[in-house]
Amino acid sequence: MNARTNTREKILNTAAFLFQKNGYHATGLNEIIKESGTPKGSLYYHFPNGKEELVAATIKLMGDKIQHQIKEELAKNSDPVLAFKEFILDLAQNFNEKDQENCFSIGLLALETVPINESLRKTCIEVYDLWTDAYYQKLVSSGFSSEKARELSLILQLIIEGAITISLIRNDTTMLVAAAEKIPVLLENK
Amino acid sequence: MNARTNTREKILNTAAFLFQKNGYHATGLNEIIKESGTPKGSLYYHFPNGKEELVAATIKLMGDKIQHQIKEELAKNSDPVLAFKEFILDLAQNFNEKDQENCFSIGLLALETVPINESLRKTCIEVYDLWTDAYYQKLVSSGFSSEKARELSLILQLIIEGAITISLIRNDTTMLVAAAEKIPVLLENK
DNA sequence: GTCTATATACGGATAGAC
DNA sequence: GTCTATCCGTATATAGAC
Repeated sequence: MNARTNTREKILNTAAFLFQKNGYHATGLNEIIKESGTPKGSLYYHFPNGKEELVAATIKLMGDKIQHQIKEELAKNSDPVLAFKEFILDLAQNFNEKDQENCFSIGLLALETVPINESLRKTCIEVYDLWTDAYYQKLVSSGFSSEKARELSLILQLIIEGAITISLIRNDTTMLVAAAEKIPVLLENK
Repeated sequence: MNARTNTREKILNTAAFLFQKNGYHATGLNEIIKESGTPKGSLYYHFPNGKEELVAATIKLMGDKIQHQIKEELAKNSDPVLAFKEFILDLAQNFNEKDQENCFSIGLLALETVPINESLRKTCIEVYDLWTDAYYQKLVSSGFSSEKARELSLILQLIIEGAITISLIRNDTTMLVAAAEKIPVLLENK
């Protein structure tokens, strides 16, 4: 790993953490360079188009990372009901550990970027599709029909998004737990 | 209606529109005074604590207004399944009419204010509780047990929040329609 | 109560030395 | 590739006339 990669990664990781925590507008480039210990010149060397290019890269990074974690978590149980239930309860558990790892939502970033940049909006949609696809594949491989799996993956997406959003606002995991307990009812017809 | 009320209301309505559309950080006070046609001095006369006081007032205003609309919409059908289904489909319809009235979410504002101000976070929670309570009352008056109604009102809250969030990001109403179609399954046991 | 002019700080971005 | 100094615009907030 050369110096180039190192600096770029450092900027990217710091940016991902700050953007997901405080949002796009509330996170200044000055904060990112201060926190990551990299000078502003390096940031503009690696991301010539500045803040928008940086946030697009972090959204993609978080999207891939989270998709990987989703697949990993869902693979732990062959039974889909159990798999999704445990997955959501796992989100709830992660929620209490306030470290860099609990970035399971790009909701704030996505809502902020919708009104300012069409290309960023598209990037966010691609990320959501990535996650929905992971749900879809788990459902299909568990015996759900393609049609049913498509419909349910959307429902799972919106329930998880809603539960995380409200959990963040309330700063408790009640909603995530409530969502987990509704999984059996939602998946009852294959 | 005296001049005082008039100016204050004008600022408040403009602020509510811009805040809900673009978010807290992306909305400048200069934009609000320009759009509303009121000078900056008046804004600081009516809201001495500036932007934070203004956004708190708009969140409360939107919260009350939306609660009123929720109750009105749910009252149209005595059958709870039909009532909630129609309510969500109505949200979907409103969604396409891009006017000041389609402010049915404070999600962006809430997520943005969580990391900056504890008191604003509390205000947002009160608003969500207001809405959840409207769902709860409809369920109870439809024959659901108090316990069941409490649980279901949370689920309805998170489904609606999730569906609106993703609809905003995708700029289509697929998720709202999908949510509406899941209402019968969710409410099947009283 | 209303309005304008201004203070002050910080934002993103750039130039150019090394 | 790395780093510093600096530009310029805009942000919130305030002072003080009317």
